[in-house]
Amino acid sequence: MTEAGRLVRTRFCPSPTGNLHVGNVRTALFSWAFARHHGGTFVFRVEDTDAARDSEESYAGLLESLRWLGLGWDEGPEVGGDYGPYRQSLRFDLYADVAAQLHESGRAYRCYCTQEELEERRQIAREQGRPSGYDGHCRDLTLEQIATYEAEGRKPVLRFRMPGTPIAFTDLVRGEIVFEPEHVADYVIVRASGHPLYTLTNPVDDAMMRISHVLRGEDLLSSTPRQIPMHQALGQVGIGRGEVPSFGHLPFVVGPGNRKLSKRDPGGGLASYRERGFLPEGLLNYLALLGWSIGGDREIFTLQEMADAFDISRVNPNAAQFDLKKCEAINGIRVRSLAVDDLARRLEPYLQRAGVLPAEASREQRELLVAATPLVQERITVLSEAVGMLSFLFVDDARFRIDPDLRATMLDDQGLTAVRAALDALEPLKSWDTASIEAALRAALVDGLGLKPRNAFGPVRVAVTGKKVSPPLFESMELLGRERSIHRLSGILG
RNA sequence: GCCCUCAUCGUCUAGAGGCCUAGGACGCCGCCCUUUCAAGGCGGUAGCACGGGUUCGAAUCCCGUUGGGGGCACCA
Repeated sequence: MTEAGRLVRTRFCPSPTGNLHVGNVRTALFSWAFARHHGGTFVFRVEDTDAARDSEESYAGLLESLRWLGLGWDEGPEVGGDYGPYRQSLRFDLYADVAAQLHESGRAYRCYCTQEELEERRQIAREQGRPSGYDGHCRDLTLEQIATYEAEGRKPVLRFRMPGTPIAFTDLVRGEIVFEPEHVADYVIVRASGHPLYTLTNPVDDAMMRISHVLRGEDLLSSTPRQIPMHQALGQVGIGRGEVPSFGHLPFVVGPGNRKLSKRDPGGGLASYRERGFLPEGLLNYLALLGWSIGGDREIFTLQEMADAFDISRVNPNAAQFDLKKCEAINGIRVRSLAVDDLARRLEPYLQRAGVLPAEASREQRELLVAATPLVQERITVLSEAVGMLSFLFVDDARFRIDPDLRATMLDDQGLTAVRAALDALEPLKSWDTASIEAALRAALVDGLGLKPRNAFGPVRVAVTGKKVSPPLFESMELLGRERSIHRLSGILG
């Protein structure tokens, strides 16, 4: 399928520095949705050219994160494809070749300026109100000048030669954008060490991988006028098809007060959302709302529905503030819409991590969890909240404890009276089910003792669940079972 | 400093010149339901940054101002 007459190929190309930023996740989502909408290909490429920052663990973590999110890629690591390898660290020879071709054809040149010289001239330019980019000092060095620099032992970088004409392009989300040549200077593509930079590797791979549409963060908007001539130059030396991709710059996802949301911030990285138990589809559903709208007054939709409706030209160009409360609300709605056994399955690892369930849950424990899941389903907004609500069901009776403060306030004389009456009413009960338990307790405590329901059931709740706030009491007692419930009640009375 | 960019309730958004007395959602407040907490239902709070144009008519188009963000690296 095509968009504007071309095969759609988008990519997501993070560097594997640990924890994925939520803004990056949103970028991945939009790139994925755009590709899916047009029946195109979603390429996943890892930009791990910075050995100092990249590690094998973060690479593995990155793949795992994307898998968890459910954003499937058509080409990339572990999947393969016609334009691999999809890790830049495996492509250094390629970049060296391309750099050599660019140099030999005069589209890039050696620059011998030292960083100190550059810095000094930058300062002066700034003070004079001139653009502070590279001044073109080494653009047209004579052989003699080169020889002199070499004799001085200077090691050159390779710099791309900008064409000197205005660069105009139509941004997919922002429309027409023009940069005048004096504001887009020649830039370094290979370090003096021979190490290729992002400025080279990114467009080279986009060209070689036939990327048609580049969707990325707005921080890269001002690097676009550098990359367009690069793509043209690459085409001229036979790299890729010589077609310049279309660019779309997505607005930032910012934190409270419009401050930049760093991936080290509590709410900035994907990991914290996983730990708290956001559903991938809940997080993604929320992120989709940041800068895009499916139309009507709809806010809840599946990934597939998003892909079907996605239109890049309808993306809002202004930055969006991440609102945790709303993210939680959306997640809560998604949690409630899950099938019970699906939710139970997703809850299990959280209960295990908290030590509420053993690493290998027994069949009985699993069944109990499935039975208890409806009780928490409409009470939790993230999965980890179920831990505190359900622990009373799974904890060994020998290890069941009630917080002393809670005990003191809720199980005073009046509370103990209610517990005693509850015990007396429940012991002779024939059938142990929610309705019978409720009927017996109401008769004994509300009608019998004349207590307000709130005062009647509170102490019983604390005695049985160890908590002031719990899933519904009668249902909880049914699940706990007669023996364990009675045991806890009588345990309180000493 | 120079360049680019953005601007609707506290927040995310709908809005494509008349459908706008600006709609929805989250949050917040109140009420209902109620065994706690939720969920659910009902109601309320709150916004087109400012100034000029264009037009019969502007949240919407144009210019400017102000404010925010990004870039100007041998990071990505």
